[in-house]
Amino acid sequence: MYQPTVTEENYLKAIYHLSNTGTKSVNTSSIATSMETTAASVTDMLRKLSDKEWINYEKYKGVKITRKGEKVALGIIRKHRLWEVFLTNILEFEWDEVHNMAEELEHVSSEELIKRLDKFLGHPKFDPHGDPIPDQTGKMESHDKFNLSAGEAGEKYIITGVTDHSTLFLKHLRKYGLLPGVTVSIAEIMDYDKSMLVKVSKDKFHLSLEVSKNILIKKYVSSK
Amino acid sequence: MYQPTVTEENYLKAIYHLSNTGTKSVNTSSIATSMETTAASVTDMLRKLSDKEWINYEKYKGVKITRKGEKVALGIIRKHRLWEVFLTNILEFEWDEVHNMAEELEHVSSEELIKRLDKFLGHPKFDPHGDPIPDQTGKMESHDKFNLSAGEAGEKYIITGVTDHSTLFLKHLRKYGLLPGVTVSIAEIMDYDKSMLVKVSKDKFHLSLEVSKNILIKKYVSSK
DNA sequence: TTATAAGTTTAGACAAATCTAAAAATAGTA
DNA sequence: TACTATTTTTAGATTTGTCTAAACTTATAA
Ligand SMILES: [Mn+2]
Ligand SMILES: [Mn+2]
Ligand SMILES: [Mn+2]
Ligand SMILES: [Mn+2]
Repeated sequence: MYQPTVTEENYLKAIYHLSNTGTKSVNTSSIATSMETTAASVTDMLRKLSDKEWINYEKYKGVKITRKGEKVALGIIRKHRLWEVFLTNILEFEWDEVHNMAEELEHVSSEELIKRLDKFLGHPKFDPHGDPIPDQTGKMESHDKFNLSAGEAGEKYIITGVTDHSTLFLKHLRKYGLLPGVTVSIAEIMDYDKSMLVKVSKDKFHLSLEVSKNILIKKYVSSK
Repeated sequence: MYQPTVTEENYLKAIYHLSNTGTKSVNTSSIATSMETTAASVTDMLRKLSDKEWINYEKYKGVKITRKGEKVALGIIRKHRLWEVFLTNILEFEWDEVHNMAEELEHVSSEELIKRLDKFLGHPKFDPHGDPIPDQTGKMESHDKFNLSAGEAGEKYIITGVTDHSTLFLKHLRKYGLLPGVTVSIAEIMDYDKSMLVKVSKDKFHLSLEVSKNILIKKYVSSK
């Protein structure tokens, strides 16, 4: 119907993420924080997004994204994550370097371009941070992830992603080789501070709860 | 010094192209035509570009791009042409399909991205239309091109580019296989309308003056 | 249940980029 | 040279996205 502006695309993406992939309703101030702007600006924009039927908005009641809005948001997220795959896999950037470039590339509008990029990359299902890539219809894989901090001593896990996407955290994990796909065994969990001793290939080292809380894992299974 | 906006980048690129790669001075109305806007809007923008020292501007006297402005323009042109190479060589788009996508991609700001893209593509010297790609310092190759319409009967030439970049023209040439790098022999030039009979690999066909005027060539030499 | 705090919206303003209409400058030509 | 025609600039508005400060609504807790 309407062609969203870059700003509108960014608002819709933020609302979608804040609403826990479209489910919860979101309040003005959390959008303001995430967009690094003022509540007044957000209110202005919410009225516009509502006029275009991308969100349901009632004064003082918060917003819920509509199907239409969700479609826009998922399109942007698809582009963002595909470009991140391109930047890491093809141009050999590190996983902590790609986000800001993808923030620009995600607004390049051609659908045909993203279709061919997807094909060229081999139709990847996940981005470098382990986040699922929606297909053209908005569907994406969602394997049951949980936090490494909830893992048990003696068990073996595979890293599937992170909950903290900051450069600082990603760089920190890279130093330890803690990337999606890597196998981690928990050797010991300290009672005192819930820090853990883990084994990654041949290395053994300590992870604080602060770190383990932000790593997503799944159970290790030999096949697949 | 200043960070140009996307609009400022587009104005500088247009001024650079209109000034015949920085040499001639350019008037307001030609910029307006090329930017598909009004002379009034151009005047407004010229004042801004002048304030930022990207052009020398005096009321009613036309503009000349400065060294600084030329550097900005060449940076954008470099990005545009590298993305066009990416789109044709890697994503397998046709040469008549890539321009509009490159118009968006050229404004993605990361210098490191373009550096790595350049490397990934093998440091190409020309884009799909035969236009030279500036290096990081703004230097580019410029082989002595002339129009096919100035070629002689019985001579053999190599296509190096086009002067008309419209989709319609590029599509037309693609139908005949007339792309940069292709060898063309002029069999006969008609006195009446200056149309020419040409041989391209095994095919022989007629080209109107309208077409031959817009094809750039260089003399054929067996080596190199 | 009422006061206060927290969150949200409105009012009014601003910068960037654009437009139309009118005024001013320059160019072309008799 | 003097009169038009063309080009360019100015004046005044508009749209988008933003801001601060003030007003208003809702939540919290004494
Ligand atoms: Mn990202
Ligand atoms: Mn990511
Ligand atoms: Mn182009
Ligand atoms: Mn080109």
